[in-house]
Amino acid sequence: MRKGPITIKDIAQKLNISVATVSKALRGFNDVSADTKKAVLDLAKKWDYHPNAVALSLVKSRTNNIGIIIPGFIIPFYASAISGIQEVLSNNGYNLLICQSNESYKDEVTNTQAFISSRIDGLIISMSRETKNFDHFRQIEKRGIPMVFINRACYDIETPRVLVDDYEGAFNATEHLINTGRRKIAHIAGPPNLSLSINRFNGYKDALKKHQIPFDKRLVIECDLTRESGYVIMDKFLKINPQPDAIFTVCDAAAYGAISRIHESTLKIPKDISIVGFTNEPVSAIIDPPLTTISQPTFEIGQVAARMLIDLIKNENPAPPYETKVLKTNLVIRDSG
Amino acid sequence: MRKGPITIKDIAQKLNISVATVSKALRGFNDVSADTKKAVLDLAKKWDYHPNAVALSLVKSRTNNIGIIIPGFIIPFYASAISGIQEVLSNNGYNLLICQSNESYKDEVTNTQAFISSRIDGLIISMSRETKNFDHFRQIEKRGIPMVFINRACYDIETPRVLVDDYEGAFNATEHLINTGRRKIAHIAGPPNLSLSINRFNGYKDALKKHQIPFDKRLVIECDLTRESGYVIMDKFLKINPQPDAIFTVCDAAAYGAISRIHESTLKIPKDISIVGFTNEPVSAIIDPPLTTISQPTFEIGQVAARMLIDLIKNENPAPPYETKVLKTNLVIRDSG
DNA sequence: TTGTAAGCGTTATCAA
DNA sequence: TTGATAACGCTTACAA
Repeated sequence: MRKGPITIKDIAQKLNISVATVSKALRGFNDVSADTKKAVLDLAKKWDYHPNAVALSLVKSRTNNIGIIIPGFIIPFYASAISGIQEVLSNNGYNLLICQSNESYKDEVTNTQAFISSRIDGLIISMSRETKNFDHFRQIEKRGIPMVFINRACYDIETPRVLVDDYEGAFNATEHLINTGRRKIAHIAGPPNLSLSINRFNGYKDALKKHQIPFDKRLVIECDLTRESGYVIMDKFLKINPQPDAIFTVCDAAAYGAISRIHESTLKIPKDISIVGFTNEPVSAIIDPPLTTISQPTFEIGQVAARMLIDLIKNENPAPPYETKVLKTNLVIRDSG
Repeated sequence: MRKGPITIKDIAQKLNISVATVSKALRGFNDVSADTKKAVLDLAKKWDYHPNAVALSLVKSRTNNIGIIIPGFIIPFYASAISGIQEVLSNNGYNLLICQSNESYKDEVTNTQAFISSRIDGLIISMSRETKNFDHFRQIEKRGIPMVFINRACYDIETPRVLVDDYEGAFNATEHLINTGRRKIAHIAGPPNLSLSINRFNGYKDALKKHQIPFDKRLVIECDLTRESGYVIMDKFLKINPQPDAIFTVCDAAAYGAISRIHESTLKIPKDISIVGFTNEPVSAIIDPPLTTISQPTFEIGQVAARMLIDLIKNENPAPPYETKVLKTNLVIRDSG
């Protein structure tokens, strides 16, 4: 009885030929006789031979594995982005080693180290919301492992990025609220170490400025991107006098939380208070009330990042400066504002 | 200049010792002098040495990679289950090779083949909704690769499974509708090749029987588990005369679609028609109206499956019969019925 | 305590 | 057209 999977050695032995010949036959080289080739192929099929990718990786110094680190699988943005990534990478013969950081810097570092040992051919990553130290990214960089950031990028290192126009999206969202007559517009902001938080905050501020609405810092509170924090912050906003008449949130999840809190108050959406989110998660259309939000091309972000990564891998010696792709957002008007 | 990553050979050369000694020093063996060990460790750290997991895999015939195949990342059930899987597997030193089948049998087979070549140590899988041929699972089985099914299991092969009590959940859901006075209860069923569809359908039927409500086959239509199909089927139900006064759906997504269709009619939920889903996705609480549904311990399902898989891997020669773990569901009553 | 060498499954170079 | 053989980076008897 055999111990492990069939190897070319097994086939060579059975056929009384050398492993070199088997290897060539299997890969369809033309310097092997038709008879030999047929014999090898038939036996390989009969024995359900599958080449050992591990051995191949060792020889080629290339694993065809791509590492992905995202904050969390349950965040719809990333579920969709990964789908886009896989579509492109699978079609190009890559496997995906995926892990989530759970928004933990420590986990992110651990994952990075594991990927380095795994000898991934490339990395697509979106930082955890608490990442402020970037040494682990520099490790990747020094090793020459191609790396693409999506959505939450690191600006301390020179690297390709795929983002959306956060500033413009936030500007449009805020201006939409202004155009519908709102004047006391609050902002549930994101963690300040993420550039998307800053950009969305700036878009919000500049829209106010353009329409000569004074900026009131009491109307901006940072959340941690969760529904729960949206709820808690909305509670604080309701205690301000006079209350805001509109909320722009850094993400849909925070908007859901804020809406829950408003439902518990006497205020009606959008009669008394409007709310606009960011991302356009699949469910934002069916919540109560359907959420006005900024849609992001999540699937496309994944596709674009994957294609950039493949280019980087194929192109030997990819050198900075790298490209930052900025995709467009789109205001989706529903009932909430 | 170096070409690839640092190897033990590089360290051995620099220190004028053998690779065997370096290897032992690195792994903290006690048959190496303190001085040598320190020198090796220091240099390894200085050079940011990371062992080549590929080479290790080849030697050990073990990759520490686990394959996961799920129907889709965007299905909240799987996002949560994967989180549970990763929690357990990461803590045990495994990496996750994840791919989605996109509900395609063909993709599922392709993924399986890729995993076989990758020499994964184990597989956790949930079948695509169109899988009716199980030869690819038999391939895995024959190779002795430990495999655990979650949620959508294959009953044609002897294998461990982690499921929820679909029958009981469906029974409780239906009985709840009966207890609230409903009598004309329709069922949006799942694809019949998935055992969960059959079990949930049987739970529905038996609840009717228990309460002497005649089964009407016009009130059962199969969906493909998407929101869209829920919408289309609800449309058909509305054309039946008299209309059903309640709907039990095989999954939350189908319920969302049905609700959208009802919103477009003159019927009010739950006054005119009740609806109960299955899974308790995170958003089911915040849609309009909040959905009564059967909650599944999705994260726990992942954890349990991962632990079973590890047991299988550790335990040489795991032999059938394998365990099928059935977790409990829970009726979550909200406003929809 | 250290080193030599075989082996893991494959590819690739060079001879035969 | 085929076959030895070194190499990929590491572990592990076994020898020194």
